Amino acid sequence: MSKQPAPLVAIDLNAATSCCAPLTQRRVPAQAAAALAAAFKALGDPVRLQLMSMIASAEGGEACVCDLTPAFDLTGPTISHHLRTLREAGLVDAERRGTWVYYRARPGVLRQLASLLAVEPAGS
Amino acid sequence: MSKQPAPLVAIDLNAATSCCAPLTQRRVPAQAAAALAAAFKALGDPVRLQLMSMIASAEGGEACVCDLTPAFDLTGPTISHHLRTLREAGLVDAERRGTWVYYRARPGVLRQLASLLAVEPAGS
DNA sequence: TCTCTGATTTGACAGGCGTCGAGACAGGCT
DNA sequence: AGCCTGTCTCGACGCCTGTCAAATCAGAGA
Repeated sequence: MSKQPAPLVAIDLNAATSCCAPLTQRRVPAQAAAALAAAFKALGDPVRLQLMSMIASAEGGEACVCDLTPAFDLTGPTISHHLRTLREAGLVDAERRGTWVYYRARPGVLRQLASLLAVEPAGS
Repeated sequence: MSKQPAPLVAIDLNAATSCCAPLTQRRVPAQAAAALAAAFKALGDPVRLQLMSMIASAEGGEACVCDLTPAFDLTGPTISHHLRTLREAGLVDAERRGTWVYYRARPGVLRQLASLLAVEPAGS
């Protein structure tokens, strides 16, 4: 990237501050819904979901693009495009070290999404 | 619906049986990723996320379309389309009672998605 | 039976998205 | 400098998707 290693588009997940209330307990406000839906949308593709999983479960918590790309029957630009989508959704961070670029998961957002989907085991 | 009250398309979430392993722990297999991504995709729209939340948090665990529709600046057919998407993703169930149709959340799928996104609080 | 209301389906349109090839950029090596 | 490898950007191509208006279906009631 020619600008910064930070997320290109700052998804306003702060607008979703009250997000941690589970779906099943309180109606999600429109503004929070927009931010949260963007994150779910990023996960709503099989390739991106696998990429996210490979990055998050990688040793050291980070994965090199050079390891990610050969795991799919897709071209480099396509993988790069999906990684950018994940980055713009705030789900991962990218860092260039020498020749290679490493991606790392952002656990905070994952936690927000998980708690949003939380279902209390029993009734009410 | 003119067929059954059951989900129109049987999303193979059983292929995601091993899904409950968090993203951060094990790489999601391609087959499971396809099923799970379909569910995330359904949540990846602000309107559907709000619908899902309104249904899941409704009193009695169900919501009438007649209560859902006026909450948005959208036409009836559009809301109906989004509800169908949620239904086909296995996230909600629909039941007609007299004139009105009621939607109800399926907690099982929500739980699967939540556990997939779970992040262990500390390191390993 | 006829009509009315609620909900869905159908058909159509614009915009978004996944994919690729070609080209550009970044860094390391000789 | 020049080249090579890894990664990203750009432009283009279909397909998918969100939206609406119009038509249709499902029940309830007169």
